[in-house]
Amino acid sequence: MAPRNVNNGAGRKVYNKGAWTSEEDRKLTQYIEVHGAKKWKTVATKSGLNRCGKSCRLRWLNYLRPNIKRGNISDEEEDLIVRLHKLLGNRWSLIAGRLPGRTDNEIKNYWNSHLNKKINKGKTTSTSTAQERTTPEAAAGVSEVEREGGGGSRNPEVTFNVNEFFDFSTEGTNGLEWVNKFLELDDGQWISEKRSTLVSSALTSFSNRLNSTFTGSDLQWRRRAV
DNA sequence: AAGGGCTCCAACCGCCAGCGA
DNA sequence: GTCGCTGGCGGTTGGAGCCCT
Repeated sequence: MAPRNVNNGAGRKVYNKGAWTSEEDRKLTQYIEVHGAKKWKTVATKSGLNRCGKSCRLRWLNYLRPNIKRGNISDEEEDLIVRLHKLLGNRWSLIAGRLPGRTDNEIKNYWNSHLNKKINKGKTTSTSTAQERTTPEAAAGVSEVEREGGGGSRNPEVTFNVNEFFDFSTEGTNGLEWVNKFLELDDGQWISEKRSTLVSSALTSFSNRLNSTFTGSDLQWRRRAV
C-alpha cells in the first residue's frame, strides 16, 4: 500500500502516513547505518523521508533494526510473557526488554491476539497450560504487583517501588536476581516444575544481553519509578 | 464463487517524563 | 521556575488476508 499524504489543514508540514514502502525502508536504513539512530526528527528530515520522527523511530525499532526476531514465538517465550505479564501487567516495553529480539509492539499484539484469548478461555475451563494458570486479575490486565499495592509510575495510586523489587543496582549476576524474586512469588507444584525451564530461558535472554544489561525501556522505567 | 465476519499486526495517537534553553 | 521540544510508552485503529457459510 502506498503511503497516503495527510494534510492537517493548518498549513504545517504534511507527512506521509500509513504503510511504509520498501523504498522508504531502504532510505531510513541507509541513513541510520551512516548517522545512527538518534535525533529522530533529524533522521526524518535528513533522510529524505516525508515522515515524522516518531514514525521513523517506530519503523526502525519495530521492523528495521538488526536482530529483530519476527513471529514464531516459542513456548518458552510464551511462558515468560505470561509470567511477566502476570507480574508486571501491560508494561510491554519492559516485558519486551526481557525477550531479546522481540519488540513491545509484537508482544502487545501477541498478547492481545493469542494469550489474552487463551487465558480468558482458561478462566472457564480448567486446563493445565502455563498461561491458563494465571489469575483472573492477570487475565484482566491487573498484575500481581498492582494487586499488592504496587505498580508503575503510570498509575499514581500505586506505591510499588520498582527499584526495591528488582533492585537493578545490584544486578551483578547478569540480571538474574529479578528472575529468582519473580519465581519465588509463586507457590504450588507447577512453578517448581517450570522453574528450570524459566530460569534456562531467562539465562538465555540475559546472556544475550551481557553487553547491555538494561534496555532503554528498563532505564526509562527506573527513571519514572523513582 | 462470493461476501460477510474474523484475525492479526503495522502503524497511528495521545499522553507523559526528561531535558535543555 | 517554566516552557517547548523530543523520545518513549500503552492503547487503539484500520486494512489485508483468511475463514466460514
